[in-house]
Amino acid sequence: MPAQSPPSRTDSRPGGRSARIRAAVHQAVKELLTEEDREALTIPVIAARAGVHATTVYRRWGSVAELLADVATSRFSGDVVVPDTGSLREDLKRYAYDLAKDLNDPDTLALVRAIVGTGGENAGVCRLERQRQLEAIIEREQARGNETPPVERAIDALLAPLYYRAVFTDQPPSPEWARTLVSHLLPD
Amino acid sequence: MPAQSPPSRTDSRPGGRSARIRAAVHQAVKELLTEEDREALTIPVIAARAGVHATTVYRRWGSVAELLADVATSRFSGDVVVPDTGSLREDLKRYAYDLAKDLNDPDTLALVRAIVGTGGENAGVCRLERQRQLEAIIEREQARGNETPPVERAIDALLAPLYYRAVFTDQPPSPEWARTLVSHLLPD
DNA sequence: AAATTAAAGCAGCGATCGATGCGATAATGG
DNA sequence: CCATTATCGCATCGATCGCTGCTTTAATTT
Repeated sequence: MPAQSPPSRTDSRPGGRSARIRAAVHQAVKELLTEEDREALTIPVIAARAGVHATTVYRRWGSVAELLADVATSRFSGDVVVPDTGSLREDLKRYAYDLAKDLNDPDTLALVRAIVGTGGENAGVCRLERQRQLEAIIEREQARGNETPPVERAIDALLAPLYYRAVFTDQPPSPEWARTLVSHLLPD
Repeated sequence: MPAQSPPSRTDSRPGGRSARIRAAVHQAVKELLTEEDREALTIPVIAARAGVHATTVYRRWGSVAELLADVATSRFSGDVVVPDTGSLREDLKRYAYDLAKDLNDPDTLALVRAIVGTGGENAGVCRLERQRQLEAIIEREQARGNETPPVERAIDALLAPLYYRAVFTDQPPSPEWARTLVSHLLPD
């Protein structure tokens, strides 16, 4: 089982010792992901970088994969601000723009790739929150009584190209380019 | 530097010793990728599975990342058959169908994820050949004097959703679904 | 404020990973 | 057919990874 995300109930307030260590370890992982190669991403190395003893990391997370999953969950579960301009087209453009900007951050990109590399379905956490955002935008438009493309099409037309470019090419998606994706999804 | 892909000039014919070892190691990697977790994918383990001594693997490939890149290159550089039915729509449907079928293979999927996990731009080899196929199909249609969507759009509309689903979700793209992507790309 | 409980530090242990020097073996060129 | 060269098998060596009792420190409870 993964780390108990709230470290028991003890010391879970921001600023507590456990929380401070957690933050330091997360930060260390993010740093190492962009610096060293993947081989060097090991528990002792992470612990040393975080100024924490390796034992602590082993006990709380157990493995690099679980630690990565935890980092990714924190990173991608930040209370995302869903744009709400009243216009579906404009909402989607801002959404695509923000997502592209996010995926252009080298730290984020490295994290996504590393998570994918751990194999399982862990990669889901990198996109689930974003997908929910997209669903929210579309469902809101539908609640206004307007026609919209199905969510699936929006995923294929927006989420997929953005993540595809970020992960598989060496030129991450520019925020400006991302906006053009919306034009292809929505009829003029 | 990475392994000298043609192992010198000695022994590079199919059936030679070097070629046999290379095949065995590649096979071992593919097997282990689907069985064990990523931590267990280490040179000694791979060598043991392949019935080869670890030294050989260290000398020829140097690291798991380079070995994975080599395996992926072989896997995705197989002489791919570009469909040529005379109809762009039908060509693209077959192309999408084949690609989806390919990405449904658990071995292939695991390999793609592992390659992405190695960080760099290695992930490119998983899609470059496929992208060239797609370009070929579209350029052939253009050579016939017909209008086509730009290659970029085709990538976003076909390649991206297929790879996105394969890598980030737990339900790989079905070949039948893949064909529907073409309908969204081409005007009816 | 003292007692209790939980988490982090610490030392040290097998296991094994990645690497190296040397001898054996198979594939080429004359 | 023999010599040369390159590649693989083998034994071995540090380095370090992942892990486990035990102690110490910090946080919660009464």
